[in-house]
Amino acid sequence: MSDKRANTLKEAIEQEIVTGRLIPGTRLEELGLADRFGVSRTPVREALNQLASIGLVEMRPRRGAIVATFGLKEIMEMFEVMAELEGMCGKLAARRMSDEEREKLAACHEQARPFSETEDHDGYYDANVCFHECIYLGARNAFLADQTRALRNRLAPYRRLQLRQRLRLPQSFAEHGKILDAIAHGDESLAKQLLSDHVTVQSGSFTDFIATLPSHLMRSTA
Amino acid sequence: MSDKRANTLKEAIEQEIVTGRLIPGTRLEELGLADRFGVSRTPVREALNQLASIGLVEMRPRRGAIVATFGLKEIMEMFEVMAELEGMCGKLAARRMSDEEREKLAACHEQARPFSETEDHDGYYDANVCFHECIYLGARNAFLADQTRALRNRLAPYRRLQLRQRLRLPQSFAEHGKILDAIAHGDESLAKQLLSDHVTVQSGSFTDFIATLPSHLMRSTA
DNA sequence: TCAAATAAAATTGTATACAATTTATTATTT
DNA sequence: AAATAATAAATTGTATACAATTTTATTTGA
Repeated sequence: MSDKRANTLKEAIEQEIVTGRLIPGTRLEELGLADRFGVSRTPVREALNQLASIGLVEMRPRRGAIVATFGLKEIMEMFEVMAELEGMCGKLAARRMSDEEREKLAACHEQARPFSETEDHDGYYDANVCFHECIYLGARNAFLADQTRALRNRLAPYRRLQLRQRLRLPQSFAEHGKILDAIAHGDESLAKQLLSDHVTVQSGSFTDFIATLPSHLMRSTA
Repeated sequence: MSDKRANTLKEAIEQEIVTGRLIPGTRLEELGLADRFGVSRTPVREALNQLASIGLVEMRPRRGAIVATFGLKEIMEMFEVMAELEGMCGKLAARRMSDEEREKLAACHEQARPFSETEDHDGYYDANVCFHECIYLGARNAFLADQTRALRNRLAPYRRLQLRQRLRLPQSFAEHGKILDAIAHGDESLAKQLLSDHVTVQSGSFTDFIATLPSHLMRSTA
């Protein structure tokens, strides 16, 4: 029996948020979750606290927890930081990756091709994660990887929408190709720029992306 | 009475860690803290959990919490990320700061001068915080500011040592002057570079800094 | 005397109980 | 009938109780 049901809970709830089964704004009632997972309120509260610290849920004093919602300004700020972090990963990866790691990255890229061509979103999602994880690994900075991943997860509920857009997959795949080249040639600044753009503008203008965000996922009050 | 004793506790303990009254590795016993603050274990556990998520304390399953300790590799990784974040703050500040904000920054800088000259470390510490907060504000990205501050606090137990070193104060002050100039002239890339160096190498080589770290503040097992 | 084994104490993880506060419902008034 | 006030229900925050595990102390053996 894995110790700490709180941790199990945390990961379960986190997964539901990241995958979109729990959308921003959803109320997270302690007793309800306790019942659903067959535990008492104590570990539930602990899990919610942890998720709050990561920024995935929002704890309102005496008013319960909800899946974190962000205002438009906040979302743009977070994307701005994520662009910098992903760019940094690219820069470091271009500088530090071993030959074997570069091959692994190229292999990941190739694995994504069929999913891109058939518009298999779920398949591409996994391959995409693999590609970026390769870069994190190659950057040789576990702390940076953790921070970047955390921010990715935090933005996941909003990023998922983009990936669903038509033509996004081939475009993403093409961008991956250029990133792969830059890293292969050890071009730090290009890798940084390409990765930064890749996660920010995400094929097309950032304004377009903003325009696609459904308002019910955001909060009106700043 | 401010609701949520857990939050009060969290901030109290956080302050003790950041200011160095609790050094890395110190055991944080739940019942002891509960007694000391006159509450039950429940809010203490909640506070510890929050601090763990920020990365200031480390929760070992069934073995209690300690003030977070990092290995050398981890510390270097964190500094590498902090340099990037502070650099980003500088870049954005150079681009976005208003004239009034630039004047405020210059004023902060001047306020630090006497503390620098008299080697008043405590006084300079506050002025230093003020200077950097000005930059965070000018970067117009509250999320970035939060992330950078959080990382600063996380590294505080290790950074404090540097500031204590002789000649560090005048050097830091001089660096602030150059940063101020770069921002005043709107030179984004220079501001970024200077701020990045300012927090990383911290006057002198990074290797020198590493060499000054007392081993008892770090953990041997990676 | 030192090491290993055993027993005792202390500490964490979880569940439950209760008080305080918020939310929902019902009753009342205009 | 709509808005407000009063009441009831539900939910959170904290304290306490208990079981499980770890740490410390003691005892036993070589």
